[in-house]
Amino acid sequence: MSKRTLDAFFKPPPKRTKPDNTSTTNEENNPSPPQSPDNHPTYPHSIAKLPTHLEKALSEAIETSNREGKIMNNQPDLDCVYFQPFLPRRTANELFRVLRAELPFYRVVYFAKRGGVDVEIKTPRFTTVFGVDEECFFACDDDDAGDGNGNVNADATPAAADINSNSQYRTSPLTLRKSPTTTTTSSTLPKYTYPPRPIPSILQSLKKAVESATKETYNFVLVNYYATGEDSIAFHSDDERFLGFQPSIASLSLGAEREFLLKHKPAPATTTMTGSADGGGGSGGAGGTTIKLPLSSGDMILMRGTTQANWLHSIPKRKGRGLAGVGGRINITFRRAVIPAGTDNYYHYNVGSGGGLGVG
DNA sequence: ATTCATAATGGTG
DNA sequence: GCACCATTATGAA
Repeated sequence: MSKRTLDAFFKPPPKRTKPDNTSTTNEENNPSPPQSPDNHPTYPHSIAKLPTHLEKALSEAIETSNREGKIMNNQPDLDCVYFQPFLPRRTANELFRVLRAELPFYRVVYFAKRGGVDVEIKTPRFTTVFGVDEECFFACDDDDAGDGNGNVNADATPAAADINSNSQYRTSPLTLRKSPTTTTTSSTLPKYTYPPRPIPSILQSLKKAVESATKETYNFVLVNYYATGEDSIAFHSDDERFLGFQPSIASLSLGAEREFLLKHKPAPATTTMTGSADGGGGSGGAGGTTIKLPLSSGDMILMRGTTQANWLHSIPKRKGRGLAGVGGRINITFRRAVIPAGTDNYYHYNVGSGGGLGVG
């Protein structure tokens, strides 16, 4: 519970409001004209826009990139699409460097008692998250205002309201609004424990590209940063209630190649071996095949349908050889949260109590 | 009850 | 020995 975020773990190149082209990502002849960065009261610092040459490379890539993807449904309950690649390697690598430098990552740290003593546990990855659940949107979001269909119109003017009577939301051009489509009668915003953060433009363009390729819409962007081979994530499913029924989740890899493991959930530990209705889990369990995907920079995998309900996935630790070890990898997941509980959960476990949030 | 991280174990190549 | 893998246990939320 005493999770906290530690900016101290994060030692990126300096972030600044002013454009700085002395840093890594300048391999083009024409320096991009500086654009004003994104600012928001919920951001700990400003977030630069995508350099125009990258933005261009990205949109070009979208035209010509692998939009088909390989459908993986040859195992029980598995329904994935593997875009290999989704972005060209060079674009993906450059994107990695930009995001690594610009996004406010956190390493969640908490204490657990072991042998009577508090032991500090550092979650083995950095995370950050942006977005709001379906019940709200940020007024200036490019396409979140509608639902991708632009069906916000003058007649369905959403009621403006302060979030939790917090004045910081009034001062921002990106004001949180209640979705017109929400069934709730109340005109007030949901009570969020953690202030939702609008998706910065640097990720908006990416989101659009992913939405177009996967034919889904998303309202959350979760970013994981695996700094070294020591960073990892244990087997789990993204099957939270607030993602709704059979959620589609797209996951884009940038940077170092890491293996992505998929295995069927083990059969429930029943004391009485009364078979389940379909027996479909039979090929799962300990004996089931573990699918191994070497995700490299620019690859994307879409998990949909029955996948989350029945499969686990993980990024295991990797030793890596050589002095450099395993390099850094960024994983961007796009998903859709349906209810405010999802918003609170994501900010709770991926940002925490707001260490360094630039409030006021 | 389930989930997630860590550590220990024993096996494989 | 090393890297990796599967399994088990522990602790906590």
